[in-house]
Amino acid sequence: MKSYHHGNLKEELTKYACTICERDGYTKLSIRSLAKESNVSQTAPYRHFKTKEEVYAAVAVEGFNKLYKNVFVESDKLTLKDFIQSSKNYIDFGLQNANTYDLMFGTAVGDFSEHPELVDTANKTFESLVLNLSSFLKEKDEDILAGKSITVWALLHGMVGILRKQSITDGDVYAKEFGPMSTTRRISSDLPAYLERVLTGIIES
Amino acid sequence: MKSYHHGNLKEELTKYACTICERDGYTKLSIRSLAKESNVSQTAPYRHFKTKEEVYAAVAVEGFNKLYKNVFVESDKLTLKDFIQSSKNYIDFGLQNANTYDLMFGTAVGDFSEHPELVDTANKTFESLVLNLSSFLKEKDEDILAGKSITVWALLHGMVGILRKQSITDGDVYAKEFGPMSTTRRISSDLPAYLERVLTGIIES
DNA sequence: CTAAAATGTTTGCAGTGTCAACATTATTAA
DNA sequence: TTAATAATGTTGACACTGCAAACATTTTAG
Repeated sequence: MKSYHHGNLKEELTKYACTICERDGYTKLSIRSLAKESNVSQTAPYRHFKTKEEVYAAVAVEGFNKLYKNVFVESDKLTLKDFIQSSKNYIDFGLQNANTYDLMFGTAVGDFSEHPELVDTANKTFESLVLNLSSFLKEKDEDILAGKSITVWALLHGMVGILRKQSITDGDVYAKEFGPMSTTRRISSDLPAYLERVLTGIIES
Repeated sequence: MKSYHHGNLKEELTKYACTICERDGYTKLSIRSLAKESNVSQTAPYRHFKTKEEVYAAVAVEGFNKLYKNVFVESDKLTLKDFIQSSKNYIDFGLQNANTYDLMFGTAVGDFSEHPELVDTANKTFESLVLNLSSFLKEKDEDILAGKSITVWALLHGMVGILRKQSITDGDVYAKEFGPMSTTRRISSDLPAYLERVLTGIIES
């Protein structure tokens, strides 16, 4: 006794798309499998997403929202420890949601400006990073603040990439020269210490 | 009067794969279009690549080789200027070869260790970064050197991501607060100056 | 109450990755 | 040199894909 109209198909499609994209990688997502999962005809999703890229964009939006929640600290007096924790949360998110992170920062969604909601949530996420740094730093010059935020973000974003592809920095040479545990592995085994050292360096420059 | 055997099909397929991946993005690449371009049957590529992912890996290898050439400075006495230039070359590569860069650092090629040649070229690229820094720094402790190299690389890798998605940092808020030219845009308009400031900070920490 | 908009279905096209069976050529061992 | 084997290419097929057009049902607005 199911009705002709689903009710909240878009939400359900998005939810499942997020699951698949993260679990199997976004290249494995198919509109048809999405439809099947919601017990709906093959082309029903096209009433809610013009193209597959729009589905990707929707998944990226969810990703940014989740990242935002992981990163933003609701306080106007952050301690250094808070800031380091927030930074670590960023990296952890990138590592634990590798495929989604790819969707957010890779080329799968070509031009954000075609997806206004995506621009908004992405902006919000970056803003939270600036706010965190701002309340911690008490920096007055907003341009300097923005500059430092960008550098901090670059560092975090970059560390996600590097930690994800440890094999690149764990080549034979280094394994031999630096003993059984590579530098990268040592960094990731005590990320807070590394972040504190490097980030304070950036902040105080 | 064409012969049954092509001669150097693998090379030709790889070459064309690189072109397509960079021009249209790797999701647009199809084995069949590859075959057609080389005037060969649809499944001929499978004699040279077990799966499509192996094609991706081959493209990534070419990418790392190109990046290596752009980044490595053949000198054992690098000046700061050399180092900055090399760093800028890294970022330029990432921006001008966005789709290929995605293939190299995204999740399209899941596990590098299944593609030995990819591990090798990627290692070589990172090594060149360490060598650059080493000859510039005259740092003796190899672990410290490796740590700084990782931080430098993270910064460069991160800047590629940020500059590629300027819309994230160029939100309305910032455009208004900081005048007509966003901080990100100002950074990218004089990248060497920015890199010199930030990288020396990292190096001297 | 009726016209229009929103949402869902069916059908169909051109394209895809990959496999199995077979054909041709190049290479190697006897 | 010749015969066996490996390398490389082709054909055909299967199940799957994104997406468009035409049509059906339901909800909503005037």
